[in-house]
Amino acid sequence: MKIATWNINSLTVRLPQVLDWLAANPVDVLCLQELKLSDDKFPLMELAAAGYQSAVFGQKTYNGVAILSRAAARNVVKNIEGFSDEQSRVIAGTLDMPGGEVRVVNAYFVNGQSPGSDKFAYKMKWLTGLRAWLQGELLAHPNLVLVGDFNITADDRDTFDPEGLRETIHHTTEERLHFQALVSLGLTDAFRMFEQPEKSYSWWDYREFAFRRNRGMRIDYILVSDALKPKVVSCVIDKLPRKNERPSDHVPVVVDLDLP
DNA sequence: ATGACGGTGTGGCACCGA
Repeated sequence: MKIATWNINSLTVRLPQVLDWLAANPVDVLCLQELKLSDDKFPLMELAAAGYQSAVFGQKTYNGVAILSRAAARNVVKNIEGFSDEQSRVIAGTLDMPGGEVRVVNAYFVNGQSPGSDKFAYKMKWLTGLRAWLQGELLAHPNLVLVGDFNITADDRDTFDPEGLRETIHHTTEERLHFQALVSLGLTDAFRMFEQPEKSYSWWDYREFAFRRNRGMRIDYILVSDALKPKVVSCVIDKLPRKNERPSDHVPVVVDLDLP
């Protein structure tokens, strides 16, 4: 069973690239972030024609998340239960596989702008809310994956300039402690379960030829629960779509689980 | 460097992202 996550930075612009990518990478589940469109503008039909059902939590202009899957997700939850949020950042659903059910939580974490800002304070509250909710989700669903754009570099390996960017947004101790707190719930960064190339990133700025110079960050993650950890076969970042015309600034991350 | 690039909105630029 393959599950992918991809921040596509406007599904309106990137739908053809999503369809192309799915044709070349027929994953079971694709979690999207930053749809930047409302539910009524979501291309349900085009994706259904490609063989995917969609659970959608859209928002005009900003945010918006969706879970695409071969068979429709059930028990769909939008946003963090117990945390009031104006923004569409989380969608969760259960997928039934022959080998058992998997709870997929797809999240577009708050950016946070800069430490000390109101947006950073919102990020911290949001992270606390997410963790509290996930604690219960993990009890209810032992087979759980938390995927998405975390907007945090987990450690110094995950950024092109760990010294120069120390304690700046995505690199603060506070954010990294929140990442570790998620791990402490019983979640594992699937990418780091395997030997990986040095300087592996999932996002590169559009400016200053950042992709060509590999000045990026790994901020898109797939975290697996303890029950799923022994089933992880591989986890890779697919950099190819960053070479597309009009690419997203993020690329897909894919996990392969040994679940029939 | 209060920049760069790219997406969205009801725009002629501002705001946001990371």
